[in-house]
Amino acid sequence: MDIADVAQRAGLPASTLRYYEEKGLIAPTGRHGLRRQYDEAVLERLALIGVVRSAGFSLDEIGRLLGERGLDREMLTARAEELDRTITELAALRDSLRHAAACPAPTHRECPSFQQLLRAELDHPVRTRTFPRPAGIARSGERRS
Amino acid sequence: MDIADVAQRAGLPASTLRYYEEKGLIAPTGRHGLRRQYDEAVLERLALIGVVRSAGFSLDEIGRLLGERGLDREMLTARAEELDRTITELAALRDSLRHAAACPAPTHRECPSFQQLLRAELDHPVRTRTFPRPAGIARSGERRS
DNA sequence: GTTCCACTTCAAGACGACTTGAGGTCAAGG
DNA sequence: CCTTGACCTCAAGTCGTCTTGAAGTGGAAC
Repeated sequence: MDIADVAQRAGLPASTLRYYEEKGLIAPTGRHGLRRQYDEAVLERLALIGVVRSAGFSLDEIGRLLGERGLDREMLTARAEELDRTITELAALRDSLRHAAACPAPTHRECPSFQQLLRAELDHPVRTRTFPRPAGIARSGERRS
Repeated sequence: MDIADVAQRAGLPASTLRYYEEKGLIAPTGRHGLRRQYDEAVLERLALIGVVRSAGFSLDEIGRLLGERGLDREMLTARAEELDRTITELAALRDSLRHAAACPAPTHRECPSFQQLLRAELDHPVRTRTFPRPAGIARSGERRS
């Protein structure tokens, strides 16, 4: 397969595939002239990358995770535990947001449960984890007609 | 209070406070010469910002969220629902990671449940949400002796 | 054998949230 | 009055994940 085929089937722009190669995450089976050639296996690899990425691994970490000796199970376990903590935090946050949204007090200053949340934040700030948003997948350019 | 006092009490570097001001999220009560002066209220404001930030709002969104007319409850509700979806996804992911870590198959290719996960990713890639990691809070410079 | 155009490389740009550095200001203490 | 140094501003740099653009290459169709 040419890179455009992989791009289409994986739903990723070719530029991303080149970038992943540069980072050592994927590799073409060879070249046809200049052109990278791939077989089906790369699709599975990309799927795997997609999954662990959505679990919060950075590309560098994924490089280590998928190192020579197969999947690093320790990293997986560690990340699972991290996810557990994250999930707990997010659930609490979600409840607080709902409560704040429903609270009839005209300003958040008058809502006792929100007060408590703020006090907790004042005591030991979170700041250890951020959750950026989707960013809307601005896909464009470099497309096979 | 001088900015260094706020910084210390909020656990944020002064540069961040200036940046938040530039983004319209906080404001000093006035100036003493050049120096920004703050009262206690800014600490509560910063705590609020910290909370909603950890719930996934970007600084720009926080600007809108905390607009003139108080907290925007619609935004809060929408974000709570988003968090719900996120939590569900993360929980599934966590289970998959645990399973993959525990799976005795020598390579992930031979683990049926991981296979299924990959197939799902192949069919409809996630790619709609990423979860960057802590980044280690590289705090330094600009400190009161 | 010439043309076409999907591919190639490499450098630079984009975005969000800050940080860093150079050079300047000014209130307070000696 | 002079020095000190915490503060100030503004421009530029950083980090991760890509995207974009310019300029070049070469397989395949004609």
